[in-house]
Amino acid sequence: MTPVTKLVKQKIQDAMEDLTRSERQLASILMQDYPMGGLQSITKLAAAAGVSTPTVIRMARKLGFDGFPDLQDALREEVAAQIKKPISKRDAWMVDESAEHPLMRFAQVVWTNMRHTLERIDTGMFDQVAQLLADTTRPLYVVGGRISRSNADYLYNHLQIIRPNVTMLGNSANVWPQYLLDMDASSVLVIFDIRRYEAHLEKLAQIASERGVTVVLFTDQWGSPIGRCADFTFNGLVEAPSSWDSTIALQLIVEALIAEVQDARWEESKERIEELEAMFSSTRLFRNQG
Amino acid sequence: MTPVTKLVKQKIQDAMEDLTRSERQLASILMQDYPMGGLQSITKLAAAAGVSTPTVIRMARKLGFDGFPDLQDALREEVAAQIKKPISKRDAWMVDESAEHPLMRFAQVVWTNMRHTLERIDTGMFDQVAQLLADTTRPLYVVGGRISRSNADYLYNHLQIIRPNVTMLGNSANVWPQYLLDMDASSVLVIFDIRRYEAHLEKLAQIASERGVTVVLFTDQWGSPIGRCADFTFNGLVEAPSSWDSTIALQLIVEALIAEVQDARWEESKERIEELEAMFSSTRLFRNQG
DNA sequence: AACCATGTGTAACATTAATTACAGGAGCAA
DNA sequence: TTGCTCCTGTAATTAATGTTACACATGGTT
Repeated sequence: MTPVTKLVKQKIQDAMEDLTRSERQLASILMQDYPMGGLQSITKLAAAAGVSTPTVIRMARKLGFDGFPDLQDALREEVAAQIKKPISKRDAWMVDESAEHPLMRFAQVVWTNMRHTLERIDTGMFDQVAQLLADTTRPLYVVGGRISRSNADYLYNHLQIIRPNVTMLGNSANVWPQYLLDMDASSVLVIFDIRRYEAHLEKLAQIASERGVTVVLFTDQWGSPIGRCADFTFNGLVEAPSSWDSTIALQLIVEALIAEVQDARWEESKERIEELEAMFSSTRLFRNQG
Repeated sequence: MTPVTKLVKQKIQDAMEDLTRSERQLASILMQDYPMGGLQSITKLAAAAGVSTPTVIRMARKLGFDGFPDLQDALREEVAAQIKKPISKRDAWMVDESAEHPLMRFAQVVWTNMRHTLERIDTGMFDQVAQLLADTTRPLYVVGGRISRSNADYLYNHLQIIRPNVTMLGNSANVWPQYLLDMDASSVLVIFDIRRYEAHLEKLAQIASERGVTVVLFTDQWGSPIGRCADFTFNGLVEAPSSWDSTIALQLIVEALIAEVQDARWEESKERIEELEAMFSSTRLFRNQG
């Protein structure tokens, strides 16, 4: 989307000769902290430049704008483009196809979700949770909602191999109380709950929390109500060009966590995994690289 | 010049739990084209988010601002700071942290995996498979390996809601023969098999293929041996800075496929989903926007 | 020195934005 | 169902912004 019109900056420079003294003063301020200076109210801008508000308008008109708000719109667009530029550049590799194929459109959005999710994540908390999950003195329980249970399963699947004492809560809520009996202050409960949030899960989390269980929550950008009683919460952006949510951003965190936990317990888990491998008589078609 | 106050983005994120339905809708728009979306007039912003202007103000207050203009000032400062940064720094959103934090390193690799996976994918085949999965005259069977069964489960989980006639094969290979009896030339078998490839799965695929079943395979960049008897194969890059593989690239394809299938059968699946929703008495935190 | 032209700010005005008050409505509990 | 609470939008109100009209000032010209 190349700008049809010239940049405001350029317009100012081009028109500079035709500008009057106070207009130039204004222009100077405008250029000085470009472009944000121009996005204040006309009053503040005028005050900052030490000129009157009509001067601002007169200049805007000279530059070819309809009025001050019109100039501001142009500036806003510029800034938006400026800010988006690095991203769109990075995404350039798919731009050609993106218009054509839904898969690429989808990928585009997922990528944005990942970025924003990571920008927002608290790496300190990430480390804390990794440590928590690596602590084998703490029994681990994993549970997910109707849809998110697959993500829960993924985490369970790996952790259960890496360390002992990991339990996946059954799918039906009516068996959960049995698990709750076993949970205490040393336990950790990992919950996956994305919209639409499930009442059962919230209840589970509440009771567990009351029992002193450490609750780790994976949820979407809006946040499951469980967040209120969770000790750690990961928010992943899930909106996708689909009537379904995309859990990839969350999956990313999960995988990274698994990697961290594995690293932390490398010595202990190594033999555990080797034993397990031995049990499976899977054909070894590929070398273990790295 | 580190911001004394938290970023608006962050504030929104933190307060998300306390936000109401329409406030979240607004927040979503705000995040979506952040931060320029918030620099318009309150009227336009409200209109863009599909909420009323008072909602905007209420949220601004909840975030700790004095009013809407106060929020705007904060945004403006953020943008100004952002713009003043040298482009190179701004551009590399994760470079600063990537050296430090494993999560960012991990994300970096995953991103590369996604890119290469998409570059390599045959969009025509993608469409064909989407069509295949949307065809309800074809019974669908889904199965995965020890680890990849979570991915299989994810696909199953969604498809089973979207359309009838979807079956997830049990975890233990010894019950698979029973399913095989039901499969014929009209059936579709979706298999997830990433290293280390499992002999059971290969056997299953072979027999199914001989029975005329259409086999769709999700595997890694090296390719499961099942590829030889599969009709369609998706290869996703799975290497990660971890002793575990990352299935995110595959997950991306799966999610995109789900979106496509859902789209293709929107009319039919709509009421199916509505029925299902009705059964779950989950709290309605989000409106059904047309 | 008086005049004109141009530039500039003041002040009144119109318009739009921001805020408040209030009432209808959805969801939840008893 | 009834009553309650909490959202949420409509509409009225207030504040501000943007605009225009006009008068004063300045500087150059006759």
